[in-house]
Amino acid sequence: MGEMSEQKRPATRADEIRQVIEKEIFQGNLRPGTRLDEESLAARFGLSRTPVREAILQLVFSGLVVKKPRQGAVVAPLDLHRMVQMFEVMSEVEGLCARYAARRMSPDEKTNLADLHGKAARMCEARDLDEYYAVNRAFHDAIYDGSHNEVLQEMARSLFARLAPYRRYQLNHPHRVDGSFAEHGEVVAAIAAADPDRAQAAMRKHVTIQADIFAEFVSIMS
Amino acid sequence: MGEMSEQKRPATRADEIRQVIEKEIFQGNLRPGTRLDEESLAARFGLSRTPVREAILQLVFSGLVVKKPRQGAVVAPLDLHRMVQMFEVMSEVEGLCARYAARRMSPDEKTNLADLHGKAARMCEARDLDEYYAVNRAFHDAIYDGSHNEVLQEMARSLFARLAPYRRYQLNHPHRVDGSFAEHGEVVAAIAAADPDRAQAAMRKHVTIQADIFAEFVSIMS
DNA sequence: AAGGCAAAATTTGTGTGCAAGATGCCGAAG
DNA sequence: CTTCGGCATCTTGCACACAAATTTTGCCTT
Repeated sequence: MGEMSEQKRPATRADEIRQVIEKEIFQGNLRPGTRLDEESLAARFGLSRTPVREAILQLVFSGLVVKKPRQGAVVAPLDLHRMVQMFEVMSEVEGLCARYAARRMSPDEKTNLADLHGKAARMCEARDLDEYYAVNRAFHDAIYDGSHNEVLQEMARSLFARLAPYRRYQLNHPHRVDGSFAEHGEVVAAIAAADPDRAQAAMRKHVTIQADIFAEFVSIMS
Repeated sequence: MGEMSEQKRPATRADEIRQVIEKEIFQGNLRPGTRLDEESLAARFGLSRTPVREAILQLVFSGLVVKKPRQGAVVAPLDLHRMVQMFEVMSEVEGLCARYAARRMSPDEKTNLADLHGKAARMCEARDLDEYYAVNRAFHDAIYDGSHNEVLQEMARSLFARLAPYRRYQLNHPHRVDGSFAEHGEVVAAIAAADPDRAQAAMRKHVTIQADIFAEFVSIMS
């Protein structure tokens, strides 16, 4: 239930490679714009180009990588215009998850969510950004699960993944964790009270704030 | 603008094959559950297994095909539970498209939408189901475009594509076209009036009705 | 006759080679 | 000095071949 890693079965080599590259993109080891050369990746993993190629294709369809027909693949570069749109959709999708969660979460799920929020409180107080980031992901995951709609969950997780490489930046804002934690509290309260409208509004606001901070960040960068 | 075909660049053979298989799934030539044998497909297209394989991988990630690790690929079988969830999400996503469209559509786009609705009126009156279906798709596409959010558009189109094989069934309901047309009218009016709330509600209702009819259909089938 | 085990056959996953397309460089012409 | 065109090189796209795995079939045992 509180599962946040989805490495279910590296049944095939291509899936293995995909998961590794995915992880490296999330962690920032592979920056947006980095070229993904099939041959060097094949050499690195001790495999042939074929599974590497399939892994890259999967990443292309997940949106993390872009690939021009005969020109190779690169980690999806930061496109400000598109980022704004993704955050806009993300706020709606997460809002919907929270709305459904407020209606459908079981008592156990609600307790679990409250526990996660409690753990986040300790991380927030200890100013442990890395751990807070991890708990934050678990928190959002719990709400995705709480929607009890797998299709919506997949959408949310896909968006979360595609935004992950950039979301990290905002944590540099020193007081952001406090704000984030407080907003989470609103959502938890609304879900506990089984109030869909309030849950949706609170979550939308939470993500919108993140989007604003991100926009501010990129405006400084450019 | 009113473009509904997205065969932009058959740059690579794999993309060609994917588009063909996609089309066949939509048209019902390839029923859910049908096995997709790499070798026979390769023979049919006069190519090797490699591009066929890549095409299938793409279809897997688009959700139209499922594939168990060493067990081959089949056209995604009808999963009632999942279908219900997809319709639920579809109603929200289309509702959001309509909401944004009401706020963001240009005068030209609004006229185009009205024209499409007018064309649908003639098809509806003539009881030309096939043509109505085509115009219906163009209508929804126009609203997706009107949202002016490419990420949201992609989501909507992906869902529309995955539901297409089943959506066709509901048109058998003789009087459904009249209802569908009337609901479209509500949406057009709300968008013309630039009323986001009303547009969203009308579109949500429209899709929800489709979902109900679909649910009714499958309950009869089983 | 029925059930289980084993071996063969079919099918997918991976490795390798070759050809086509694209990028970059270098030279020549304006 | 700049710009355009042709060539070289590199990378991807596709074909083909081999290996691994799963399913099916047939035989043997109970």
